[in-house]
Amino acid sequence: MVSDDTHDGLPRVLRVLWEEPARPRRGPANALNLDRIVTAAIEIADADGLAALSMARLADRLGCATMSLYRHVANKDELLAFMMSMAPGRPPEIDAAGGWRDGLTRWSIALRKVYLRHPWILEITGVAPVDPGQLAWVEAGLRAFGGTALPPRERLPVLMLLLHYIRGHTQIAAATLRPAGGPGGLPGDYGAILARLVRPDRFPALAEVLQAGTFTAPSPAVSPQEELRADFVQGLDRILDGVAVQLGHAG
Amino acid sequence: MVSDDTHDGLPRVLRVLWEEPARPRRGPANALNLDRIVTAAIEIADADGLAALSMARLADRLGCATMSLYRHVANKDELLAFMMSMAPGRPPEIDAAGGWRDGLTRWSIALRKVYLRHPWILEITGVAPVDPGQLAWVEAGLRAFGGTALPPRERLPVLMLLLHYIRGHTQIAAATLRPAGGPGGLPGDYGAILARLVRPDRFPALAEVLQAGTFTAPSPAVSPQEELRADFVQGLDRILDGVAVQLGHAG
DNA sequence: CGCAAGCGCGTATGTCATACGCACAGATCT
DNA sequence: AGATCTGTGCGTATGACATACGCGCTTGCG
Repeated sequence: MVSDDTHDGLPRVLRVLWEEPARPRRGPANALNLDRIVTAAIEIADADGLAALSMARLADRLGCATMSLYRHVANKDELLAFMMSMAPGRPPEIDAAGGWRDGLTRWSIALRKVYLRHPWILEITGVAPVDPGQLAWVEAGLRAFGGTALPPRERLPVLMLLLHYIRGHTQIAAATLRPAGGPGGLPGDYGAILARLVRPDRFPALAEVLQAGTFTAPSPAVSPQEELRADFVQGLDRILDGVAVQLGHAG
Repeated sequence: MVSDDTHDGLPRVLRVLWEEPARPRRGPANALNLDRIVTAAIEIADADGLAALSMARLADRLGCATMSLYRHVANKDELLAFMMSMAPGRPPEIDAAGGWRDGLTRWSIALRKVYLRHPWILEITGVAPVDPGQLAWVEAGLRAFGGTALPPRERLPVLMLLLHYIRGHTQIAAATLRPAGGPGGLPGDYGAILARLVRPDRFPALAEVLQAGTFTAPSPAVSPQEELRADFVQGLDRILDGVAVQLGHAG
């Protein structure tokens, strides 16, 4: 069996990520395997945050000894890389048929859902994505530009701009929705805290926007979730307006 | 001496951050103080990254014992909060005279410089800002809207949108400019890695944009710094185009 | 049937944040 | 001046954590 040598010289993480997983081995039938480990790790991080994910606790959950994990994962950083690649799952199918704006909107909302389900992804100061899981999302997003006149060179920057916004906005949303004071939660009601600390003489512009009801819900009937979602879509439209201007220049 | 009771009931961090620092005390003249500690901590984080900042190493640099630090800082999280508040320094003076677009542009570029100088700020999964240092920047940014018709309620979301973009873009820029393979650095040349891993059959849209030279410098004469800066300003203009549309609706 | 590859895991090491309490300095009070 | 009390610097100890190393076992292959 000649192995695919396309991935020579790459860091071990990338090799494991991009290679076909299955091959028959010696040794005992695996009680443990990479999928089980990564899945359990994601469950812990989802439930209790990234800080609660230790190799010891992970082993505990899997009913094995701590050091057994290291047969399948070189170190914790590698584990995190695997988690990042697996957690987002399959991206939505985007085609150019519905128009670029609808495609990017659906893509953004789907990605926001991923981040809300796995907020720990946002804590990982991940640089640019190199794993198949995340690149599949990039691929899906790029397909929205299919029918447009936007030059290919300018497409990824636009998608990255969206990505930055989605990550930033969702990070704050996730912190806001978490129980106050808890891990990653805000210290009580953010608007109330600001209203106490911000004095009009020192921060006039800030005081003005607070006074105008920036953190006051438009109606008590609107849940924080809905409010944050509406706020997200509004900012998204702002960005897409800018993209529309760019497209106007291009075509 | 009656202390200002405006800050009762707030978390200790906020109280220390917002109170006047000076008051005469008992005990020996302080060899150590909060400013010295935070300044040294920022220096370590600037030079070697957040991971290299341990209480032991910080004490070492200050020529004191590890536990001495805890007389001035409740714990490491509090230290990080102080660092976040002090590191950005004074924001630029923005007034509405030059127009909102120029004001926001200058603000964004100045903030980008802060993040390039202190990349560790981006690693701190900080939620919304509550310290005077960061709020001073928010205040400065909001002043750019002074002469516009944008309703006060809609100003902070726009500023947050800019903030997300600045943070995201600069985080990748900082990682790109770091020595490859080092702490926080990319695994070699990102474009080259992607070109090897991305097969057109599996990632056609991604392959197309790579083929179109997304990661190829327009000219060898352009340094990576300049290229990233130009890319930053381009994305910024995109966002501000969207804000202009919004302003068109408002006024 | 032997053998070695691959596996699970016990033990040990080094790093880290931090609780606790001692001893001392010096300002305040008598 | 002397007693007192508050705040400081710090030595020691603890417990969490990632992880190096090496032992014994299992099992598919020759």
